[in-house]
Amino acid sequence: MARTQGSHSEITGPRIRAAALKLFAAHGYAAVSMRQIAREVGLQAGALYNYTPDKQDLLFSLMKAHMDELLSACASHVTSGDATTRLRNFVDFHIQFHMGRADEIFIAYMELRNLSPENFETIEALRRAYEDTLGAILEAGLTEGVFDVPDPKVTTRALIAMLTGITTWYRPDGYLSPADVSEIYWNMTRKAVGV
Amino acid sequence: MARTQGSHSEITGPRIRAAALKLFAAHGYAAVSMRQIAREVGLQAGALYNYTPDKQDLLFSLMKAHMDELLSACASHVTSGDATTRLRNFVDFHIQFHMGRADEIFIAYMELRNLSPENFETIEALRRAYEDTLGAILEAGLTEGVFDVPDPKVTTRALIAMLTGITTWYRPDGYLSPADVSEIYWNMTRKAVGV
DNA sequence: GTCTATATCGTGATAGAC
DNA sequence: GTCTATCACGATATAGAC
Repeated sequence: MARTQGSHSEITGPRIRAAALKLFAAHGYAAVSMRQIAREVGLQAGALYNYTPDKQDLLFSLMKAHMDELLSACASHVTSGDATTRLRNFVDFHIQFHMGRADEIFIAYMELRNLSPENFETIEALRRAYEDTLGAILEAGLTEGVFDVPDPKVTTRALIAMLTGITTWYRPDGYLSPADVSEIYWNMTRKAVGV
Repeated sequence: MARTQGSHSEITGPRIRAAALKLFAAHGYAAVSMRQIAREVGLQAGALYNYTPDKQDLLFSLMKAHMDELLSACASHVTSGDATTRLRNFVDFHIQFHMGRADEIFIAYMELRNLSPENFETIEALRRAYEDTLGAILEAGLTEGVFDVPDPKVTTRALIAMLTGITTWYRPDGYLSPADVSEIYWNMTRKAVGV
């Protein structure tokens, strides 16, 4: 029954990823060393390479996992209904998803330039796909004649920037509940698109 | 008439700052070496230390200069009038100012975590002062009874995030003129605050 | 004011013992 | 799977010649 000493592969991998996520978000990818990550997990630096081919891949796999989760969660929360309903669902989803993932969001937006060109293209395509989800809702609202939006592409980017901004100030112990925040941002969004 | 060989103090300082700005924005503070900056200017690394005590101070002075310029330019563009007029002026100013300074903005938002604690406090105070400029306009509009804004603090942050978002996509050679962009964002802002 | 040379240290990654 | 030891390199910053 005794395990081989130091053999913890099932939990060491996730712990390394969690440590990298936390440190990258706090200090930036370039400023964090493999030795720091190893120390956080309680390993020597060399042992990390049993779990990742290199530092770049560690960053990429964190961002890729985040984007995949974002897109699949969005698809299941923002499904059917008229444009106004789907817009409301998108806003609620975006805020709820981003509130609990400050580190992931920070990395997804700040570390794009530290990805290799191929990795950047992969992540950027996923980011565009997410943007297009909102873009399609705005286009649908225009077709239905219920939105007043002069430029759907610009509006999409403006709304996403506004909504994502919560990550820079929202704290769970503040005076606003998640529902309060959702309500405020939904009202701004609703009015901005002319509903 | 002949200058001492290699003596260019009046122009070398600004060139170093310009090179650092460009490189920090492109690759991030932590990822840029003093050697890279020196090479960009055509110097050896050691010569940089005639102009800055260290790398940290180079970053800080760039951010400080940017924030000082932002605040003084804002103060001179957004002066008097009713709340709606001042809001319009703020939006126009913010967009115009941010459009031409992609590198500065990028650094101001991305490199806060690479500042020493004291330097961070200085920059953060200036950022709050800028935020308060918009906050005061929203409060004034509430007092005048012309804005419909449930939470001025949250609305301030939401609007600034939305407006600052232009730096991530606007390109001068795109299909929109600066005036077009201002118009779109002003309309969204105006409607969002209920004017 | 800029250069060359250097001190000191930390980096990512690998090899081989256990 | 983790360790120790190490390689090859690049980092910031300084010293002293010119």
